[in-house]
Amino acid sequence: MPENSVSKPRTKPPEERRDELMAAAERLFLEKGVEQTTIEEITTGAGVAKGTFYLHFSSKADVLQALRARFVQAVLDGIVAAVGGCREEDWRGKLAAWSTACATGYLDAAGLHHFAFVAAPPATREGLSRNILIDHLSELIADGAGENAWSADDPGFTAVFLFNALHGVVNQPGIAETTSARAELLRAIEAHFLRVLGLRSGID
Amino acid sequence: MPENSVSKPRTKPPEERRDELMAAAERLFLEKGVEQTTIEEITTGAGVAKGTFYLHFSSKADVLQALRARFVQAVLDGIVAAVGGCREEDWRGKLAAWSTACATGYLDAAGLHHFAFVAAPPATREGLSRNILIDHLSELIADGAGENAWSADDPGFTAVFLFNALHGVVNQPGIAETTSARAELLRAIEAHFLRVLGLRSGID
Amino acid sequence: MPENSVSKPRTKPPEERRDELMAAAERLFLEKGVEQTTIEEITTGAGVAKGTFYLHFSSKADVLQALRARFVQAVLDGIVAAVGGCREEDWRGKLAAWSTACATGYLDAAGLHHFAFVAAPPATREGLSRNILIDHLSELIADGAGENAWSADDPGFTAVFLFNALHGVVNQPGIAETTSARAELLRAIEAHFLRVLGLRSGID
Amino acid sequence: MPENSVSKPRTKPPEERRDELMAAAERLFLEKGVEQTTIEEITTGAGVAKGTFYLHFSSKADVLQALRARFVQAVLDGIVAAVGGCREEDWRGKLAAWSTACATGYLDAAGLHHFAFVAAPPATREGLSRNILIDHLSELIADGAGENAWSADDPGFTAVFLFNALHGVVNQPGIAETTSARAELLRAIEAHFLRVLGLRSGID
DNA sequence: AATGAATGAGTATTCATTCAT
DNA sequence: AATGAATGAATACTCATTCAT
Repeated sequence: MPENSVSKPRTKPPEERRDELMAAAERLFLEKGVEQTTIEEITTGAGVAKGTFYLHFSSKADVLQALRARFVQAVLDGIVAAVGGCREEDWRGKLAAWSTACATGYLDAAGLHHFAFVAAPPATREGLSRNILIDHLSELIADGAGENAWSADDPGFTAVFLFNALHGVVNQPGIAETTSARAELLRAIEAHFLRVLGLRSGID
Repeated sequence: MPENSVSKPRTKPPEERRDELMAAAERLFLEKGVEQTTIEEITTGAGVAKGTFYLHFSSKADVLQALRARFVQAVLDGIVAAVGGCREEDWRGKLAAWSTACATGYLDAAGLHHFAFVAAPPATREGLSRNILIDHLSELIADGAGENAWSADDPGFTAVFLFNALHGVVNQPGIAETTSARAELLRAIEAHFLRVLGLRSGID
Repeated sequence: MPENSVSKPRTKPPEERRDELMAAAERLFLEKGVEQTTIEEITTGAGVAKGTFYLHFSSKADVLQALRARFVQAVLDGIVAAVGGCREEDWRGKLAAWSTACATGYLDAAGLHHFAFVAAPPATREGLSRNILIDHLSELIADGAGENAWSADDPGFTAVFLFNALHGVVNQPGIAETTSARAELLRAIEAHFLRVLGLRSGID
Repeated sequence: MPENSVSKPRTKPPEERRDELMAAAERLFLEKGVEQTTIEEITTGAGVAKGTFYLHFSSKADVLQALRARFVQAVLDGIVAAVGGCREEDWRGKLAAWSTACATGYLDAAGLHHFAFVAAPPATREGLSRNILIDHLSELIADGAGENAWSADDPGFTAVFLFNALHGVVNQPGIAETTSARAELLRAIEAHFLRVLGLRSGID
């Protein structure tokens, strides 16, 4: 009974199904956040039944990590290519290439990086780019620039840049567990802050 | 029969109860994450009944935001005091004071800042301080330092610093919506990267 | 220390407090339904503290039943007065007066009857088949039958029949919003009452 | 080893599950009231897990309305069949058939009508003044009036009047418990219906 | 009489995961 | 490989009622 022998087969190569599920998950995670997305929405989005999800992933965290790995690898590939295009001895060029390629990879992912590394608490989506600490720092930078203590084209940008940098280094697990490690950390932060503003660090 | 003349009154001033609830919530959020903490655990931790929670907060998000506000304000107070201790014209000192006071505030809070701005997905706790992109950048910085292209006391630190800085500026909502804004963003990131390594940016 | 000797006394005569609570409850029950109204809303509406409610009523069902009793009594009073105004032998007039007075009482209560009889399941399961209004009507029908004013095999049945009919037509949302619609409604009810007792309506 | 070739499949056709859930809900609503019945009790009663309820209904109000719709439709079907059995010009017979069929439908439902119309506040506020049974009765009255079988100034009003009257008398606890009481009740309802339309009841 | 902080039992609803087909 | 009905643990939130002051 070859009634529908050419009907589209319900079964697809695993690779393809997996990709479709990841695509659906990525879109939903971006749209409404990881926490707010249900497995059922992912399978509906991918056009398969609920149970099919578990044929390819073991949990929501599993897709998330697959997405993460894919994203990071893609950015890294871009960086490697860009940096590789520089002359061997052009270190400044390499550094510039690194920053640009990394930022480009992020921007192209349009928000994917947000949940790639961090969870997205809607209420705090702006927490690291807009808060009273950043405002305060921004003002300080602008004031100093006004007094020619340093130059700063865009104090707001530099403030976000520095605040996140600080937040990141301070947030490393296990950092500053001893008094001396802490002192060293603070010294390093300070030196980097000064450098960003074009000042030599005190020790040099 | 003054058996219990100082017997603990079941009812306390609202202020005090609220603080106890916040303290219990903070401890639990730190210990097991915001998501993993139950309202009931908070009230049990504060030694009150479940319903009492709702006499002071409307939801878990509500306590979280109260905690956040308190933390940020405390850090800001420390910064203001530190910066205020500098001579009016000592801009370098002010900047150094800012970085140190802010970092100190964070470190003293012992992890509180983590959920203050970001949600804490256990699996990704290290996402922003340890990943292949940071490793790659760290290596690049170390290599360049080895070739005297720049100096870097601690390439790993600088890599985390720069990676988070980049992540932060790139993650600003609405940034880089136009082509020119994007170009400008990339240029600014590059310039800041170069400065951190002690290089003049190309334009200067 | 007569600091505020003329300040309004917190305590009022029980009667008055009770009335205020009933008034608040009635308003809220009408506005948002019995089920949807909380004790706290009632006390807030009456301008007293939560605990005060329990000084006057034992539960929400208790106020409801007090409201019910008051409403039914008021309607009955109106009926008795109206019927009493008829000549002793004017049975048709008495029946017409009964229907009009009862309907008027209902309409004036503007929806109160809805929850007075309907919206309280267990306690009122018998509300529409056994109450003092039905008893009164039943008696009137029996008396009239005894005087051969009309025939009624089962006055109790007919009373329940008529009472429910009246309740139903009067309870139609939006009915009797204008004066003329109201007059027309009363006329129609009266005519139907007379017909049920086998009397020609006045107009015919 | 055909030990259980007819083993009960855990999964059943949706239709069947839905019916089982409705049956359990109906029984419980009747036994202890809508308000007092828990979703969990319904699922336990239907022999399924709690979550299964939400596969078929969105809330308790949802089952209630499904029950209501089913009940009303069943009564209407009975009425249509009964009325359809009358000769075209036998208006008195049609009206009598209507009252008897409707009352019978109600009595057979043994209390279901109570919560079908009464015990469900918001959505059913109009239940007793606007439903398909009333519409059907209204049409019958209008048609009969058009044929001069009786006079009716406002068929819609009379329909609401009669429907509520019938609903009330039928809803009396303990009524029609014996076959003869039931016959007597039906006879009385019919007689009152005829009287309202100005017809002499058959017996007289 | 009045207060209002505290209580905690009671329940609806969600959703990841399983498994028989 | 795929399905989707069924599961049931997990939890936030409400609100009537109490009681120490």
